[in-house]
Amino acid sequence: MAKIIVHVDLNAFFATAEQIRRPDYVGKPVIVGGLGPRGVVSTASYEARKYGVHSAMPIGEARMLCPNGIFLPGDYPYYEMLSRSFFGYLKNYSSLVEEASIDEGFVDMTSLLSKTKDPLSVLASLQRGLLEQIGLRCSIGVGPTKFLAKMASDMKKPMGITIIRRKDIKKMLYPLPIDNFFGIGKKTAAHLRSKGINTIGDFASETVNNEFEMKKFFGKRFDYYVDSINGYGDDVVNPERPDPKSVGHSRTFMTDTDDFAEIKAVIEELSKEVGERLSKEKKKCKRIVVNVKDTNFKVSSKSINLNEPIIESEDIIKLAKKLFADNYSGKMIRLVGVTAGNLVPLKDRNAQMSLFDDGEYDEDKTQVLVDSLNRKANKKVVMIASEALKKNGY
DNA sequence: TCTGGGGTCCTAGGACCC
DNA sequence: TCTGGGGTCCTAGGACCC
Repeated sequence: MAKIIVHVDLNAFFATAEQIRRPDYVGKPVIVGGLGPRGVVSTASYEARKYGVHSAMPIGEARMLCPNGIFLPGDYPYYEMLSRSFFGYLKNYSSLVEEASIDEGFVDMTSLLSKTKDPLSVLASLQRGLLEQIGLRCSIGVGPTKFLAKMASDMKKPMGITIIRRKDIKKMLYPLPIDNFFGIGKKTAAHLRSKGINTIGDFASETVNNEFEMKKFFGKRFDYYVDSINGYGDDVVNPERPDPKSVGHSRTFMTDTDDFAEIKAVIEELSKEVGERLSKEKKKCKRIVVNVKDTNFKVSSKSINLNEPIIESEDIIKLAKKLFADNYSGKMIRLVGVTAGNLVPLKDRNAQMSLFDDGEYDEDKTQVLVDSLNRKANKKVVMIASEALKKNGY
């Protein structure tokens, strides 16, 4: 039996979030993004889109197109709070809710919708309720797999409801341009177009008629594409929020720079933020990566794996600075970034076990245990404090 | 008008080991 | 004399998504 997977995609989420707390912004062109000289648009309200403003557009261009727009810097803690309400709301319809990103989720509604005579009206009331209770608009897509649900929610925006059954694939997806295929981006689309593959239908027949070549070119991705296009892809909605695999921060300089001292100061700041993120996530890292983007937007990276996991900002700073200094060409750069990878749980195995193992008293182990308990206690206080701040702030 | 910042996953070559 | 085959780890780069 095919599942009924629902993809719920918030429309212009950040812009709508701003309109929720500022009713005087409703109906106006709201543009959320980086406001500096090198910022880009993160989200534009539908009013702003009428002027041609869209995501990833340089903010300067957006100002030209929409001089009367309301330009806002973005408030991620607030968006995250609204996002939590959104996912909480979805859980009214199924316990199987997967957070695909801050503004979209998959819901396995097989059990509810297969018993309903009129699934469309259930979805319409989900959509209406979200708007009435939280103020958020969404597009809803339904299909037997996550891929089809995702493609469906993309077809009618804002406030659309679209269903793609397996038997609808040819009719509904084949005519779409290849660029609309979720998982095929700009580069691959350009490559495919250069071979005369312009639509999803062209692509589907190519996977059959030219299987060998396609397999060679796409490698592992080929199977994902074939499954997706035939309606047999991933249909497992995972309600567990996955552990992060890396945490990183990067910064674009106001103007390109080759000032070694300036760059090192920024690396220090970024490293500190990474260290703070690690302790918030209760992780240590066994890998540090330093990224550099040059004036031509070419990105390069230097990284090192560590035998012993680290978490202290001081350690991250030292390694990041060294990675940069050892490889810096002296040329102007646009961006620098620091990322911690190969994350492992903060819990110290030895410290955890030392209370219960062979019973011998070991001063070192005991100290490690005490330290780890102290750290935990501190963290709890910090967490309680930040919750209280949040409550007062909003 | 001049291109952000946060991530995930995959590939490929070389090192190293058995 | 002249050069295996498999497996895993490390590193760099790239595509993609929101």
